[in-house]
Amino acid sequence: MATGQARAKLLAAAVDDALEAGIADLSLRQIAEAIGTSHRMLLYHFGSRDGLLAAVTMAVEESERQRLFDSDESFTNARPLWDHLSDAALWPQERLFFEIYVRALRDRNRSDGFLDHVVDDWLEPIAARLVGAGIPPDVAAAHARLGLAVVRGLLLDLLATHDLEGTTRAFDLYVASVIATLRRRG
Amino acid sequence: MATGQARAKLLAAAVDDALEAGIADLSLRQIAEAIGTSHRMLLYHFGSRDGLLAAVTMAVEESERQRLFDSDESFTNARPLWDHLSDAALWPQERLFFEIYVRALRDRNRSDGFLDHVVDDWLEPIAARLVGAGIPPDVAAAHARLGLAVVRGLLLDLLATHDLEGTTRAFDLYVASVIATLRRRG
DNA sequence: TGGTACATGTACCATATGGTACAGTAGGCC
DNA sequence: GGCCTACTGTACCATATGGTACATGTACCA
Repeated sequence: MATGQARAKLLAAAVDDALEAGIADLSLRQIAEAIGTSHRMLLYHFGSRDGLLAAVTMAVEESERQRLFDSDESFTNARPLWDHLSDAALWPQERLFFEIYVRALRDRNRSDGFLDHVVDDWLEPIAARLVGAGIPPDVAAAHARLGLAVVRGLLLDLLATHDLEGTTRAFDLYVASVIATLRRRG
Repeated sequence: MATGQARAKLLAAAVDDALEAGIADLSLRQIAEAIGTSHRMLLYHFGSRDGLLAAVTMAVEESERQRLFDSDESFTNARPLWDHLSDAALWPQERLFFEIYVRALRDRNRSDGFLDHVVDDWLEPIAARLVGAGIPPDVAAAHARLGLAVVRGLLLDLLATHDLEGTTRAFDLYVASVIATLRRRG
């Protein structure tokens, strides 16, 4: 398995293709054709089909983590965060994210700790921010967890129904009641 | 494609197997061996591999709908509903549900309206119940949508982290703040 | 008895699959 | 020049795949 820049290019192309076509259902040859290379090349650079899928998984996890840090300033206000995440331009990303998520649920070993990070990595910074705002740590932890679930649950809804209006109303309701409750206490 | 009781038995066995092993990643022969038949039989009864997966999808949707009606009385109190859904015995069901959900997101046509029901069918009865309790319809709709997202988001969390305690705390927080807000207004 | 409908087994087919063997090719470096 | 490393193309292999053809069994009804 190589590590050069040719590999990096292929990986980027593979992720890009996976956004549209998914990962699990395609053969090496189909993927190769879609991104303009040969299945031989994919095997050279990623060792095996599983190696490719693992690499794509890690890349998506990485970009997810990147999004986490990028959105640091948005955490202060929840609504802009939702407006950003619910944008249709991000749907392919989120679909792929859920696809990898569910795939990991089937076989924890195969996906190399994806599930260990997929929740916890998000909880900590959110909770830390809340603690910084004077919320007691245990309350903050529960709030972070609930907020993450609300966002992911509503994104699942949105991807299925495409009902941006309805899901946004539900999110606003969450902000109005839960976060208001939090402020009242904190 | 047959419709007899032999088919029904095979379908039940296939669903049962899918709970443990998933659907998409197995070949007809693997599924057949797992449930004690031949791939020839699966083709006879379900026409094709896609036919089998479609049948499994519909069966899961059906059982999901059944669960919806069964849980009618639980809706009055949210917490027992969560205790029921978060029980580890139901994890395989929920994993398979999310698997089919995500698979449907990839190809809406293939899954025969699954996505059209996966949210709406749940919103209506929940909202109706809230309206019956005196909540204005538009507020009730948003509350139903938020509640569904919370449950599904926390189930995703639970399936990944296995942290029943943490997710339950988050759910309790939701009940305490959102539903309290609702009562205050209603 | 024969027929008919559902069900099952055997054997096969064309094709696609992941993976390998091996022979290059291009470019930097000595 | 020769050497090495990174990369790519061709050709192949054993195997597994979804699907089909056809014969067989089995039960029930006439």
